Amino acid sequence: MKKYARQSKILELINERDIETQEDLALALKDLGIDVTQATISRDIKELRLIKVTSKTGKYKYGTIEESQNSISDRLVRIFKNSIVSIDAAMNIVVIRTIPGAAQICGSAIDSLQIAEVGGSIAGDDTVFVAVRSLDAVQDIIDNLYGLIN
Amino acid sequence: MKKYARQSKILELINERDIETQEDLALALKDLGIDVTQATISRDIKELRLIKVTSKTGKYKYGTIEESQNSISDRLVRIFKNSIVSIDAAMNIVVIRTIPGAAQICGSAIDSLQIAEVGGSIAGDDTVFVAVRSLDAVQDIIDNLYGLIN
DNA sequence: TCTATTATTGCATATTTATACAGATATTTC
DNA sequence: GAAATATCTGTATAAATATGCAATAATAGA
Repeated sequence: MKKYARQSKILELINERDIETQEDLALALKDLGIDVTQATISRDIKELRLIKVTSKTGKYKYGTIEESQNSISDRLVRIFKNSIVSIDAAMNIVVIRTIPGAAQICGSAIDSLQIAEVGGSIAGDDTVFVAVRSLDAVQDIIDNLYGLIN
Repeated sequence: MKKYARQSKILELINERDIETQEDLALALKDLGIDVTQATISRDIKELRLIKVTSKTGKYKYGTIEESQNSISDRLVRIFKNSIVSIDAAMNIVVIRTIPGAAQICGSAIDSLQIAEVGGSIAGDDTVFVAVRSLDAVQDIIDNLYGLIN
């Protein structure tokens, strides 16, 4: 039973270098004396729950969910960058205008930031209201959001 | 420019139901009045960094890295289940025997558990030594590991 | 040990996904 | 506004991945 030894090697390989395809992985394994087909690797990848992620170069590569963690905020930033039209305030409400249809996702992005001073948010189609706990914190939060964009 | 509204919808869709393929996603979007081809969705998925994960039913589905977080420990458990042969102790060292070649991965799995009483671990080919800070904690840790397996 | 059951894998291929290219839209610059 | 530049998308297809099936190997039970 050498399946698990192989899967262990697979994990090592994808950690130490960029593996773009299952075919590549098969070749790398062959170098280590492990000879299997792409089909088997497809099954291994399913079992190991490996995922295809974009590497720094924009290419796809295989990785684990763990190591992809840090790219989460990346995604939020991208969402903001791409959809926020303006950020403003009315008393303790931060008003964010987005391109049409993107308010919901911006809202949940803000929620996921878990900012202490944010009480909650509500999103329509192209507008998000963010309720801030104190007037003092409003400008900070706005600065923060702008910071993400730039 | 409705790309981001569409991407926002995509995120909603994959959160509320299991979407198995990009083709499926295209159909679901069409129901919402958004008409795009699989090619565009492939690009959206790359931009949103969505991943293909196995759903409860064993099928593939699209998801976000965030929501897949909880499946991490899952993977570790699977690794243990699949590769641990025995767990024993010698003084303050927990000795784990694994199937050949799997010790490295078991070692890093244990490291990733971040157990306070574990000082560190070292792995050969089929054996892992886990250094425990106190004799008192040894049995706890062993129980813990067995707990994972059963 | 022999047989039955289950797990693993390759082969062939269907299915799914990514992308080169070109045309269409939008954005910026002058 | 026109030209230049960049962004977005569909088409067609190449590339990559998943899987039904059959063969083989491992495991369990009598």
